Amino acid sequence: MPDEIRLFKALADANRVRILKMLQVRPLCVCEIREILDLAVSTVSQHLSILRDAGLIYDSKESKWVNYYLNRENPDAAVQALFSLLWNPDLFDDGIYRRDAERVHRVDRNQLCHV
Amino acid sequence: MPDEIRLFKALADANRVRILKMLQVRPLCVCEIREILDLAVSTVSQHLSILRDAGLIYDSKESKWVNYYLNRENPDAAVQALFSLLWNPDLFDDGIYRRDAERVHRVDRNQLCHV
DNA sequence: CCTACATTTCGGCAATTAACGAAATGAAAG
DNA sequence: CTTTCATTTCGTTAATTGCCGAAATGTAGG
Repeated sequence: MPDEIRLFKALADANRVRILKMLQVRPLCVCEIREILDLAVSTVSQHLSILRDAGLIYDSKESKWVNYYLNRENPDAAVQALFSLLWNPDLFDDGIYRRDAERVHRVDRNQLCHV
Repeated sequence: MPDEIRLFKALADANRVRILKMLQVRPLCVCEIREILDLAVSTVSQHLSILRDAGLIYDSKESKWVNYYLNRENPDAAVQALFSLLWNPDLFDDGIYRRDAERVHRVDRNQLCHV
């Protein structure tokens, strides 16, 4: 599959776009994302691997947790173009993204996890 | 479904992106697109309705044929952003799009249709 | 009117996808 | 070395999607 199509497929899901917008606020671990999206942890992990394969995010282990980061330094032109589209203030102006961003500020992995 | 997600879904298919790149060359009728993509005419019609619902193209009848046009004047910010992404010369640099563009120049609806 | 014919709609089939819970993984801490 | 626990992988299910051929649609020309 062409890279550009893989990228569009990665963004063609509302939960995955929400994840990217949340990671714009700060890096998050799986259980923090799970809490905000209210999905099964295995489902979130699957979404994250699709975003990783598309080159949009990367992960890095930190003690118990796996932190996920936006791959802002990815030199791929298509990834850069889609990032600037995602951060365009005229787009993705839905209340859901603002609500998610607020919750990102509040969530605390030490209280969430060990479910 | 949010408009932006609908747009990403519309672009998350290789044949639909090929259609948009072909329409960049000139307006086309369904049977011309069918010839180049080598799909059933009903399948092409379905792809076109998805692109139309996303606001990326529009159609207009001309005698026997229905011509499809890029909706270049669509004021929607997301549509405009995706168009400039599609026309970015660093992206969609695959040979398939060049080959399609050449075929668009050659196809003649008067010879193709009446199948 | 009636016919011709490009296109759309419909019904069905195979493949893909998003979701879940359960089991496996693997690393840190005791 | 064993336990703990966040995460990933696996197996399954329901819903969606891409594709086709056949039937319906609708319009232009006779």
